[in-house]
Amino acid sequence: MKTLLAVDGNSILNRAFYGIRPLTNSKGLYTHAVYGFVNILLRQLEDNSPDAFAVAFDLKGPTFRHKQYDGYKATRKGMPDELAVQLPYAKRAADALGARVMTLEGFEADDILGSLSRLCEADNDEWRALILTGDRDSLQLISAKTNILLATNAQTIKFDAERFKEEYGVLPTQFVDVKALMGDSSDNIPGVPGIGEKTALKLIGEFGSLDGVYENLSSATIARGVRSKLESGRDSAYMSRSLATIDTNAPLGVAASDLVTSGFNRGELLELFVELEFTGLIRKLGLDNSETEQRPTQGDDCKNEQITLDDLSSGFSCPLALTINEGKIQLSRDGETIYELGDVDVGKAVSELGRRGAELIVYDSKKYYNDYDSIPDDYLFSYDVMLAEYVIDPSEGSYAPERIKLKYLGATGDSLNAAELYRLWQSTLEVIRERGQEKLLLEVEQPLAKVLSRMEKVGFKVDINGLMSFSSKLGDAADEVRERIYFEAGVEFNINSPKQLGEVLFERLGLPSGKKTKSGYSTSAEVLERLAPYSPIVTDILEYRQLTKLKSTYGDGLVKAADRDGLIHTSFNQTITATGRLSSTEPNLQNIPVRTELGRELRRFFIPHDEGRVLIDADYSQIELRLLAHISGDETMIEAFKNGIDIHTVTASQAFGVPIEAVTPEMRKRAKAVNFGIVYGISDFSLAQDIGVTKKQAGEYIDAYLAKYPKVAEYLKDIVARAYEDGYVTTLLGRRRYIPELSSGKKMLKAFGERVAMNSPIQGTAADIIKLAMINVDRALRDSKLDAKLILQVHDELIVDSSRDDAEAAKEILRREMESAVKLSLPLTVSTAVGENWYECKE
DNA sequence: CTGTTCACG
DNA sequence: ACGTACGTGAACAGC
Repeated sequence: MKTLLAVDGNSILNRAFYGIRPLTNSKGLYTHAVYGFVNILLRQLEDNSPDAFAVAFDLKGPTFRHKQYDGYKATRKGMPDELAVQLPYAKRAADALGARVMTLEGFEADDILGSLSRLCEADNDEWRALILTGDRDSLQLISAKTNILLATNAQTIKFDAERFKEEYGVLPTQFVDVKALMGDSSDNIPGVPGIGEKTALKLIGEFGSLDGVYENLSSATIARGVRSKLESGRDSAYMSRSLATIDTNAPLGVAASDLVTSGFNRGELLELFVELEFTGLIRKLGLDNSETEQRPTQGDDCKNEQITLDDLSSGFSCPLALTINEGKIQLSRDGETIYELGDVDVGKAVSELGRRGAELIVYDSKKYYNDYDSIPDDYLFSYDVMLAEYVIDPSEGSYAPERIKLKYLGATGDSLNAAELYRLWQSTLEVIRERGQEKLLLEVEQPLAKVLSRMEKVGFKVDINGLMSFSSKLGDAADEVRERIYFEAGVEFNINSPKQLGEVLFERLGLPSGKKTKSGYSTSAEVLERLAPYSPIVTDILEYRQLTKLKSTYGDGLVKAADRDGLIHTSFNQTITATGRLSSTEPNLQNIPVRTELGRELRRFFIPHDEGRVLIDADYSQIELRLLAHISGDETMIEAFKNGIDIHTVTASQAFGVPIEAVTPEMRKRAKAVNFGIVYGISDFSLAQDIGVTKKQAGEYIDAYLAKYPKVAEYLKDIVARAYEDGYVTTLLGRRRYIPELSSGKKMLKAFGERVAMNSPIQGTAADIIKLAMINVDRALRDSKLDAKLILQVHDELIVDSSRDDAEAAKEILRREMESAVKLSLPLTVSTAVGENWYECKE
C-alpha cells in the first residue's frame, strides 16, 4: 500500500511558532515558525517515506462553519504579525519539499485533510493516509487506513484506532459526539453548557452516540442535573456536532495519485534557506552549491593553474578578482578558473597588475592598503565586495565572506577564493547598478577606504608620560573618594558592581529605590542624581564613577593603545553602523571626553607628531539641523541658518512666541532639547524626561515647534509614510537603510522603526557629506604638497596634524573642502581651531 | 557572553 | 498598562 502524507500546515506552523523561542534572520524577519515547520516535515518525510505529499492551509475568508454559526472561532485572535509574515515562507518551503500546497475557499485545512483521507478510504487498498497535525480535532478521522501523527511540543505521536481507544475510551468515530457535548473553547464551539470532557466521554461511552444519549435521556444512569442541562442544550449540542465534524467531501478535484511527490526541489530550498539564513539546514541537506554543482570553490573542484607574474599578459586587463589564500595570490577573470601566483610579494603583484591596466576586485581593500606597504601610495582597487555589500545593506551586521557567499552564491564555508570573489563582484554590482548606488560605492566608500588607511597609518600622537601621570592622579583621587564612600556606607564593597552598590544604597542605607533593571536596582547616573539630596554618599559615588571611568578607559586604556613612539593607530570601521557613519575601535578615538572639564583635560595629551607642529580641528556647525532644514525645505529654518542666527534661539523665539531678544537661557535650553528631539524622532515622554517638565508640557512644546516649522512636520510625516511604503529610507547620496521593525506587530518596535525613519536620512546624509569632505580634503592636502595630514574623524569633525608653517593654508583647505562638499539650499558652515594639543582646539 | 554604565557625535 | 529619543565602543561584574 502506498502512503499519502497530508499535513495541516497552519496547525504545524502554529505549534512551531509557539514552541520555539523567537528567532529572526539578520533582516529582522521572524523565522522560527518556518524553521520548526521545516524540521517537523523533514522528520516525518524521513520516518514515513510517503509516496504522495500534500500540505493544506486555511484561507483567510469565512468557511461554511462561519455561515452556520456566527460565533465560530469568534474568540480567536488574528494571527500575530510575527507569525503572519512567516506564512508565505512556510508555503514556499512546503512546495520546495515536494508537497502539493492545497487551499480551498470556504473550507479549512482540516476539511482538506479529511477529504484526502476519504479518497484513500475509497480506493481499494491502494493508498493509506497519514495526517500530520497539532490539532486533536483531526483524531475523528482515524480509521483502519488513516492514522494521525499528532505533533506536540516535545514529540510527534502516532495515533491509530487502538491508541485512541486507550486514551479516550471511545471510538474515533464517536469523537465528534463527545465534542458536541463538551464543546471546544478554542473554536468557541458551545457544546452543552455545564458538560465537560469527563461527563461527555462517559455519556457517549455509555450510549454510543449523541442520538443515543438523547434517546435515553430518562435513563437512570444520567444524574438529574446533567439531564436538565442536556435537555436545555439539545440544539446547541447538535449544532456543535455539526461544527466539530470535519467535512470529508470537500470538492478537492484531485486523486491521491495526483499528489505523488517528486522529491525536493533543491534549488528552491537553497534559495529559501539562504534568505532565511538556515545555514544548518543547508549543510544538513547538502544544498550547498559547492558540493552539488561542478563549480569551483575548494582546491580540487576548480580549475587551478599555476602562473608567474610574467604570464600575466594584456589578457588580464579585464576585471580580475584577487584573493590571498595560504599566503598565495589567486586571480580569477571569469569566476571559474583560479590562477595561482607563485611566491610573489603582494604589493609588487598589485602594482605590476595596476601598471598593466588591470582592474582589481578585492574583499576589504583597506586591509590590503594597511598590510602591504609596497602597494603604491596612490593605488586604488577598483572594487571592494565588502564595501559593496555594506552599501547594499548597512544593517546586515556582519560582512564576513561566509555570509556574503551564502547570500549570493549559496555556498557555505568561510574561505574566499578568487573565483568566488569574481562571482560576488558580478552579483553585488548588479544590485548596486539597479539601485543607482555606483557613485556612493565607487566614488565615496571605496576612495574613503584609502583615506582611512592613510589616517590609521599616520596615527594620533599622545603624550604618554603626561597621560600616565594624569592617570595616577585620577587613581589617587579615586582612592580618597573610595575611602569616604566606605566610611559613609559603613562597609567595604565593590562600588563598580551595580549589584553590590544597589544593595548598599537601597537595602543597607534604605534610600528610596526608583528604576529597576532586569537584574535589580538601577544605579545609573540619572537615578543617583535624584538621590543626591538624601545622602552625601551618592555624590561621592558619582565622582568615584567618573574618576575610575576616566582612569581605566582613557588614562590607562590609551597608554596601553599607544605604540613605542607614542602613536595611537585606531581602526576605522567602515561597515558597522546602520546609518553610514564610521566607527572607531582599539582604541575608540571618537569618544574622548569633552563634556566635563576634568574629562576634557585628557585632550591635552593628544598632541601633534612633533615639535613645530600643530593640530587643526574643523567641525561642521549644526550639520544635522541644517540637513533637517534642507531636506524638509522649511523656509523659516533655512532663513535662520542663512542669516547666521543661533538656531536654538530662533527656535525658542518661534516656539515661545517672543522676540529674539527676549529669549531667556532656559527657553533656549528647552528649544535646543526640542531641536535634538526632532532629529531623533521625538516623543513627549523623552523630551519631558530630558528637560524636566511634564509630559503634557513637552507635548505642547513639540506641537508649537511643528506649528512654527510646518515643513518639518510634513517631512517627518512623509518620511515615515515612505518608509512604510518602501521598507527603507535613503540619504542624499542614495545610501539605504531597511527598517524591518515597521512590519512588526509590536507597538514598541514599530515606534522605534518610525524614529529610525525620521533620524536615519539626517544622520546618514551627514555621514555621506563628511565622507565626501574627507576624500576631498585628503586629495587637496596631498595635491597642495602641504605638510599636513588628516588623522581623525569624529562624525562632524576632522582633525589634521600640520607643520606650523602650513597650518593656515591647511586650515583654509579644510574649511573650503568641508563647506563645498555638497551644495544645499543653505550654507554648511565649518568652524576651525588650531592648537598645541586637542584641548586647545576649541572656540 | 550578557548586562550595566558611561564616554562621544 | 507599558516603555521611549538616533548612532556608536570599552570596561567591568558576574553568570
